[in-house]
Amino acid sequence: MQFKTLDPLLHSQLRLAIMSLLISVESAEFVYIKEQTAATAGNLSVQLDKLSTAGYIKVTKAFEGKKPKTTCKITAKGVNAFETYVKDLQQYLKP
Amino acid sequence: MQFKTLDPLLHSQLRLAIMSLLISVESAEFVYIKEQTAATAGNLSVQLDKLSTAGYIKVTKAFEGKKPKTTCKITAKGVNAFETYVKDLQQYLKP
DNA sequence: TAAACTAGTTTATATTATAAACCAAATATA
DNA sequence: TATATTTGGTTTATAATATAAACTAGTTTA
Repeated sequence: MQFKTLDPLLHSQLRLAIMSLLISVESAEFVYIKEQTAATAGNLSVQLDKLSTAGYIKVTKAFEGKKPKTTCKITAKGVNAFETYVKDLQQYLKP
Repeated sequence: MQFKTLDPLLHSQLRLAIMSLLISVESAEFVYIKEQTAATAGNLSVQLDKLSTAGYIKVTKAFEGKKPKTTCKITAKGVNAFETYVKDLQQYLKP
């Protein structure tokens, strides 16, 4: 087969957008990611969980004053997975 | 939102592989696509139908001697959709 | 003539994505 | 000061999707 299997965790529009955001910043908050991706809170929550479970991102829950604040940060594993995904995908894009 | 919606018809590994193949050849037969993509016949049949219904490819059924022969060819609409998809996707890949 | 192969299609199932419904606390409003 | 609304999420139900298994129809081979 000439086509490599694409990491199914990354081959999802919302999760890819999340990773795309996180790869270029130190960290990002739930609310910011929600705004940037235009995702619903529920959907975002689920997808962050999946990325977190896979070890692609680290999610930290804290309080800012009295408000909860969820911060996300890409991990080394996540950076790696993202780069591999992009490389694998190139095969499909320029035949 | 900074992220464009990716054409869901193309944001699927198998269908993207099919389109990637078809964009660089005049036409291709069912069996050849099946080999190149390592898809099962059933899955391939379903995905070709979807691409065909969307007008992204044209599927022609004929006989070669006594054997059925299904030939697929990308359409102008398909080429366009593929190019748009690739362009939209770039946004996610190089942040 | 029966078994196995070719070239598919149809259908059932598993997976995934997504939004709707929900929750707890804080803040605004009447 | 009740009560409504907003904020920042999570949980759960449902819709959509991908995929393989089962099937069909005809052909070749043993």
